[in-house]
Amino acid sequence: MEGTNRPAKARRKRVTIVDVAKHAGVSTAAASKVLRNAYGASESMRQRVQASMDELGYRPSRPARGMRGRTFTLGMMVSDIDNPFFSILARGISSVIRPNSYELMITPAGYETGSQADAVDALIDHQMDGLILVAPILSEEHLERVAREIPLAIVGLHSQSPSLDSVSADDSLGSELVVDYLVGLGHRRIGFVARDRDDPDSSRPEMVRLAGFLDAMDRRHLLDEAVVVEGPWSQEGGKEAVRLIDAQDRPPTAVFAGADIVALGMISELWNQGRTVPDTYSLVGFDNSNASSFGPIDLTTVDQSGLEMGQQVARLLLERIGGRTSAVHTLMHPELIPRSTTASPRN
Amino acid sequence: MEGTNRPAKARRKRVTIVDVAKHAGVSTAAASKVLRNAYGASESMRQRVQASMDELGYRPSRPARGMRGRTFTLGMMVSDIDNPFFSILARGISSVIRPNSYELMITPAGYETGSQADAVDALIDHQMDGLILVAPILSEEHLERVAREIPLAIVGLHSQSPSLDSVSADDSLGSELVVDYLVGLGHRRIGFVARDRDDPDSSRPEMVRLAGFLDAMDRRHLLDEAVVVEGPWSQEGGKEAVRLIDAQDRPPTAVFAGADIVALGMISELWNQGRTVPDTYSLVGFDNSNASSFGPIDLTTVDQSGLEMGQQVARLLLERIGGRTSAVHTLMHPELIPRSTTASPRN
DNA sequence: TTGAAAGCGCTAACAG
DNA sequence: CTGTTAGCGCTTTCAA
Repeated sequence: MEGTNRPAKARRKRVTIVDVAKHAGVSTAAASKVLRNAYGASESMRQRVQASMDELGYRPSRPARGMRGRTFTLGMMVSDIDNPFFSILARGISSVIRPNSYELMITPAGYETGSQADAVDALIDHQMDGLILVAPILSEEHLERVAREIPLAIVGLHSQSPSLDSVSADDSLGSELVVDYLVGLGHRRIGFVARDRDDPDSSRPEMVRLAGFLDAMDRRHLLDEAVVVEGPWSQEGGKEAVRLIDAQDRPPTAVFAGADIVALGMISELWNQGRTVPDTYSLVGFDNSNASSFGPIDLTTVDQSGLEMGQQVARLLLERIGGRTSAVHTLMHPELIPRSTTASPRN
Repeated sequence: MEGTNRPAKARRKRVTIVDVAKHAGVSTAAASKVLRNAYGASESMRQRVQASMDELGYRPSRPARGMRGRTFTLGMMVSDIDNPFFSILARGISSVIRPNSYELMITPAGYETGSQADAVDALIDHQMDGLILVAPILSEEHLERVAREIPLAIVGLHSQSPSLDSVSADDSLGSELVVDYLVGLGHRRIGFVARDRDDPDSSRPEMVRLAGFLDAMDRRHLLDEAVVVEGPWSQEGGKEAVRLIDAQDRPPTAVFAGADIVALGMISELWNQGRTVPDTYSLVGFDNSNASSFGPIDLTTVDQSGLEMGQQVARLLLERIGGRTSAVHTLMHPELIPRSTTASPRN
């Protein structure tokens, strides 16, 4: 069989660095130097080799480069590609790395620790030059271990680790902005939808937002007026939150949903019951997702600029690949976007 | 500098196939055979090597594999990761390839022919074993050229090419379902929002939907009642469509928007004007996107099962990598999802 | 400044 | 059934 049949498809042999070197009449080592803009090549040689590369349409093989040096490719792990925020993030990252001739490879890793760990391993196996993990569900310890193997930057976790870089929104400040705004409107009794009050991992944005909310309420001597309910951060969770808020003895006049998706679920549920916002209570989200200002939906929310966060994390990772060993942890300033789901309380 | 400093980070040396072979007391060739489940290894050796791999935590280097054989990685090109349909597609693909120990790498390529071509090149440079392109904005000719270099499957284009596989919804049937449904409701004058009536590329779903619409109307002797307006397939385009429909001498009693995004833009615009659907006219979308049934939005639309399409395209690509050289073009049956934006005409 | 040559981790002949 | 060996395309010493 093997001997008689041709391969399924006779693919054109690729142009290699050897072809380029031959064409330019230099050694492969020289061609390699030109390719990498490395030190030790005369201007004339540089030009000659460059010309050959262009003429032959040479494109270096990433795997081959990866075996000795860099692949010039960064890996990005996200839980699920279906998230508008990730998309904007990716755009920000690309805008920074493309000019440095880096590529971005994205892998969706699901919402479980196990599948995320596998995805990270796969990225490492592909010899990525560096990794960006978006809101990873991995322990600090696991992240440290990964950082020992490969330059690492994370987005959306308030890390203090000395071995990796991080970029996240100042969620605490975000919560404070919301409380300020609602109190300014005249609200005193304010609800918060927490994802998990007792999550041991205090670095997760969910927890920082909750802590920030409680702090802000405390600072205004309104801690007694803080109504915290618990539900998953999903549309479903929003529906549940509506029920939990309704079940309160003294329901709040405003609710800070913790995330847009929750607020949207709440709006949806309220609508189904023939109730509207802000007539039922004022409602605030967090994320400024696309859906938060679409058609009849016009949700007051907090914006964390995904574009800037993407650009920043890309810069950090490139620096780290470049040799920086100290850690940089950046907090980006969020901004309150007042829209029509908030108003002064009725009574 | 170079000589005195250690590398930025001393990364642990990876376990290689040589280590495994040494540990198991066999040759690297034998270890490789076990790794690849290749023919010619006794059961006892297989077990011994497998045990060593597990014990040492061996993970093969993809680049190294890619240099000689396969990388066991498929590349997926999408225009923008922020598209719910792509996400579902990716899930479908993963569910099929994971059990075959393949990985998926996604790269966002933008909406321009140039940037998409670059992205495809990058994927090829990474030695992917095969490529899945989602609704590529590339000429038939370009696709043929790519297919000559690498196993190729595309989603969302009605291709007839002999050198690549394709999966798409039967958009023509989808349009027919919509016309049937609307006519059944009593509508005769029906509008359609086309993306570009004169696009020369008749394989694009936009064109197939338009042609299918006109065919279906013709078959019912209603061609004179077909009102085709033109606008980009975006929310903005939806707003424009509302104006164009309003400008008609005899406005239609129902509008088939061609895509959910357009229908949603129309709903949004109508709402802003204080008008509602289906009171103004019945409205139908296409895609059954998440947003089509969210909160107060409850759009009649056509569903193309992204999950099944993903599974199918993955199967096709694996087959092709496996050696199939004939082309397979699959049309998936779409389904009409009646919701509350459609009703019988008033007059 | 340039080139020769070794080797990255793996697979694929080919011998034994 | 098993092992030896020669590369894949690139980078990197190390000499010239």
